Amino acid sequence: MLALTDFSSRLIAWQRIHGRHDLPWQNTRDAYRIWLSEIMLQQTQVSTVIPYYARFLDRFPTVTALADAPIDDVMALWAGLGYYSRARNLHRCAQVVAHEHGGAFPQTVDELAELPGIGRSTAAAIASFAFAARATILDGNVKRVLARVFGVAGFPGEKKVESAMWKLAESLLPDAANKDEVTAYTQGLMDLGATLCVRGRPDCARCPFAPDCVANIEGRQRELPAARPKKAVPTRKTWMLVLTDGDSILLQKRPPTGIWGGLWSLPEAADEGALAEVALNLGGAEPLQRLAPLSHTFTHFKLDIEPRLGEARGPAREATDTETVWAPLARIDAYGVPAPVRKLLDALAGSLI
DNA sequence: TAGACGTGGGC
DNA sequence: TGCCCAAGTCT
Repeated sequence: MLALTDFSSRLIAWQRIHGRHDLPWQNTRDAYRIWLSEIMLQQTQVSTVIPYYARFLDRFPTVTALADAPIDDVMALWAGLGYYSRARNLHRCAQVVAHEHGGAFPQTVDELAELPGIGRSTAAAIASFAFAARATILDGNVKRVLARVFGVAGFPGEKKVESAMWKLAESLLPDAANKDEVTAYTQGLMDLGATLCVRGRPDCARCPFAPDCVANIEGRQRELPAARPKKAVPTRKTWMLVLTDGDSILLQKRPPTGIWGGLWSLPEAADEGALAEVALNLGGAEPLQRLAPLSHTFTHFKLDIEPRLGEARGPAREATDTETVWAPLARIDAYGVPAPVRKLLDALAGSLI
């Protein structure tokens, strides 16, 4: 077994030379910037986050600016990044910080973890980066590193395995570390997992833990960490209505919870006939025109979409209880629209011009 | 507590 | 192509 007292010092030394030091959210102690990056980086890769992060900071330079913004603006800026409860919680968190904490983030892990959208690992990341707190993260990178270096068996998503990893991660924290050491340690955990100890083909030759790593010594890099148990992915099918009025299309606000919660999307129905009825009620003329079907795969199900194109010919027959808006196709980016719907509308805009 | 919750990249 | 998963949290 690797000498535990050596883990943190070796990691810190490695991070200082070989780690990442120029990501957009590094080289600052600004809790707002660190928090924003950590929320965006939840289950999302660095390269995907970078442009979103830049746009958010540009539009919302401070937590107060974000708190004061309409939720629809936040959703529009978040659109395409996925996991939209993060955007709703981001906005709520900004309001709590602005109005209940005087605009300053609390500095302890426990207080941070009480805020919306901040769990145990994100709280530790913010506390260590912004306030040099001695707290461990446990994200996908750390789980992979720990599973390999220490030979931790079992799927890390399982409660029992995850609990063991939290304990292990806690035990590895450097003690009496100064601010820069805390930052280098936490960043080092992420950097090692993201740049060397990657899932596919880990670069063990450059790893500071190679001589002690269980996976490396036993040639079990592919087996650790244990894979998620396979599960069948169910398929759902939906019919979507692209109702046009000149250069505008009709969007409806989705309910705040569930898939694409709080985004603007197309009216939907469970079959062809039901969609025709939806179109009629919204003032659409018959018949509807078939568009190319598309398929979108989520983490837990596959969605087959049958889009239908219709033209508005009259006023809506009845008021819907769903918030509705006519959005100019050229201004669609002002609305938070799900990625596959956005692709559909972009293609349509191209063909209509 | 296991399932819901997005999207795009890597292989 | 299709499978796996990424700086997780919430319920």
